[in-house]
Amino acid sequence: MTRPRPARLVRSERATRDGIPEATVSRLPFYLQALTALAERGVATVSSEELATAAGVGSAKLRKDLSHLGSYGTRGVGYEVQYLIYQISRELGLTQDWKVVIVGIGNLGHALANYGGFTSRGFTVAALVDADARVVGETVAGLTVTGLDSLDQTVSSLGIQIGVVATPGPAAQEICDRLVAAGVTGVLNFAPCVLTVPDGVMVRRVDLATELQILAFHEQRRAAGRLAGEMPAEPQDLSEALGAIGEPRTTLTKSRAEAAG
Amino acid sequence: MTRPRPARLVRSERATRDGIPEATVSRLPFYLQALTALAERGVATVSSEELATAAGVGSAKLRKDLSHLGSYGTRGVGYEVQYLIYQISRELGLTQDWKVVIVGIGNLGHALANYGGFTSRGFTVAALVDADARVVGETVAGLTVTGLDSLDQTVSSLGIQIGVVATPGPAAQEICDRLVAAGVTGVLNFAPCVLTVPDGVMVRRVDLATELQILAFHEQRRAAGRLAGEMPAEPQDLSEALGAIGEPRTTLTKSRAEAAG
DNA sequence: AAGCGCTTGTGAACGTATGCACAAAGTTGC
DNA sequence: GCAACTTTGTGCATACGTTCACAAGCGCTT
Ligand SMILES: NC(=O)c1ccc[n+]([C@@H]2O[C@H](COP(=O)([O-])OP(=O)(O)OC[C@H]3O[C@@H](n4cnc5c(N)ncnc54)[C@H](O)[C@@H]3O)[C@@H](O)[C@H]2O)c1
Ligand SMILES: NC(=O)c1ccc[n+]([C@@H]2O[C@H](COP(=O)([O-])OP(=O)(O)OC[C@H]3O[C@@H](n4cnc5c(N)ncnc54)[C@H](O)[C@@H]3O)[C@@H](O)[C@H]2O)c1
Repeated sequence: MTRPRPARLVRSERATRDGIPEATVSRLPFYLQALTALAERGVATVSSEELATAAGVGSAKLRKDLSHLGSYGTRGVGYEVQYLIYQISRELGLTQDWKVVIVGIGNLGHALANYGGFTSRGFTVAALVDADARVVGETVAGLTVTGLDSLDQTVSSLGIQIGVVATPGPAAQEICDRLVAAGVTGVLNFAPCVLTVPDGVMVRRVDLATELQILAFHEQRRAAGRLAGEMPAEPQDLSEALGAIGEPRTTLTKSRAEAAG
Repeated sequence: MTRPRPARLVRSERATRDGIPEATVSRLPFYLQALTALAERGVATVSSEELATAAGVGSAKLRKDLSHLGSYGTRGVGYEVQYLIYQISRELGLTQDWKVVIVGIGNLGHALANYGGFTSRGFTVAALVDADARVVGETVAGLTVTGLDSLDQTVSSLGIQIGVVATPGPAAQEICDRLVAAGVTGVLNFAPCVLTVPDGVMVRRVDLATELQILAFHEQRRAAGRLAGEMPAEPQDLSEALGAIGEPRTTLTKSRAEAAG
């Protein structure tokens, strides 16, 4: 009954219902945030052009992204802010509150626990866990940090679905395994390592050093371009290169210098 | 009619020298980190298969990525760990140390400043800046936090190239403008907002809420699939929906319920 | 030096994502 | 009620990214 659907045009493109492209999913949070900001300013409707600007994307991309959710929006007018907020929230699964456990209450864990941005966007930090006896018992953001022993118990009894790993790298995999065993199916990993999980569990990794390195790549490229306008692709030296980073060249069966000369 | 068409794909692929695909660049840090871990364990050579596993990607993808840097690696053997570390480091611009300023020494800023992972991977935190008089003067990770006034001075005199924005959202754009004016050409933004910068400056955004929301999307999809095996795409209700998230429906020129009925 | 087994590097096929451009569908004004 | 105007939704072309599969190349053994 409640069907705003135009009836014809049943499955013209990708199945609108199930198959939302991953690239689109990764942008929906940005749209949602831009829309929330607009809503707070009392804006009732917004065009794709305006919303796209606010979210930092092109308007065509925005429209195509939104078209995957359905035909919300009115031609000649734009999108109703509140309605679109609801639709995106629903698509992202934010109509329910997700419970999160943070493991590793060090520098980063403290910051995360104190961060208000989680709570206000559909997530509840339900538990804090750390291995260090000096940290256990401490109260952070209204929660008492519990010990590692309680992890499995806590996760399963509270029905926690998402785990945030903020421990040092070496401990991350073990923590992750225990989280998964206790019922977590989504993991946000801050440790600089790869986490292996069974099928059906998703890991997303956030690595600050990675981000900086990507920035550095572009910095360098820019600097190179600025210095030497149009260089004909120098074949990079390498003699002192290994010395600069690697160590004194242990088992180089075939030294690269050989190949170069 | 729009274009005469390039006739043939003449250049077999992208120019190997300059044009490294963005997707590849974003994975190089992972390879680098995996290689570093191997090096610390004393491994001298590694095959694409092993390295791919360690980095959490497929081996074909890894080989194609590396092939963009050049033909390092020996058929029948694999890649020399140290040599590859150097090549990737060089490509990422990590043979020089990049200077970083962190602006906004709150919860997150403190954690970032204390984080050892920056320093060990080619970056030097050269300055800490905050607007709050209670924070200014404090010593964090061996650096004294300075006031906002000193920002421009500090950035330009120290030759800082990268800025990390860890202030609340509303202040982020202004800080960013000042950083760019002072000479920063790369910005890592933790504030949940879009930063506008002139051409030639790159911004990367890290948003934890976004990451969690993407996790939530997949959680939800999984849950939906588990509950209802093969649902024929229910057309979502919406009557109480607006009430659940939006407010009492202010200026809905055309309520969706109307269109439905 | 010739053969064998192993692994790289890459062409080719496929799939996904982006951006353009415009018809369709709505609103506004008369 | 109709025409002019605005903005969405999407077909289409192109660009980008991933995966497969295998010939070329290398080291080791004989
Ligand atoms: N601080 C940052 O800004 C930052 C940035 C990027 C990544 N990281 C990564 O995040 C992780 C945490 O960083 P940090 O700066 O908070 O480190 P930290 O040393 O300050 O905190 C780590 C915490 O984890 C706890 N811990 C150790 N082993 C544990 C285990 N087995 N189970 C539970 N808890 C355990 C420790 O007791 C400590 O409280 C590290 O992997 C780091 O590389 C940190
Ligand atoms: N804490 C987290 O885990 C976390 C996670 C994701 C994103 N963020 C984002 O990072 C930012 C900082 O988060 P936080 O938790 O550290 O907040 P916070 O309030 O603890 O710290 C903000 C700091 O910025 C300073 N500041 C405010 N205005 C400033 C200005 N104009 N110039 C310089 N400094 C200024 C404040 O004095 C304060 O020290 C926020 O935008 C937040 O949304 C934080």
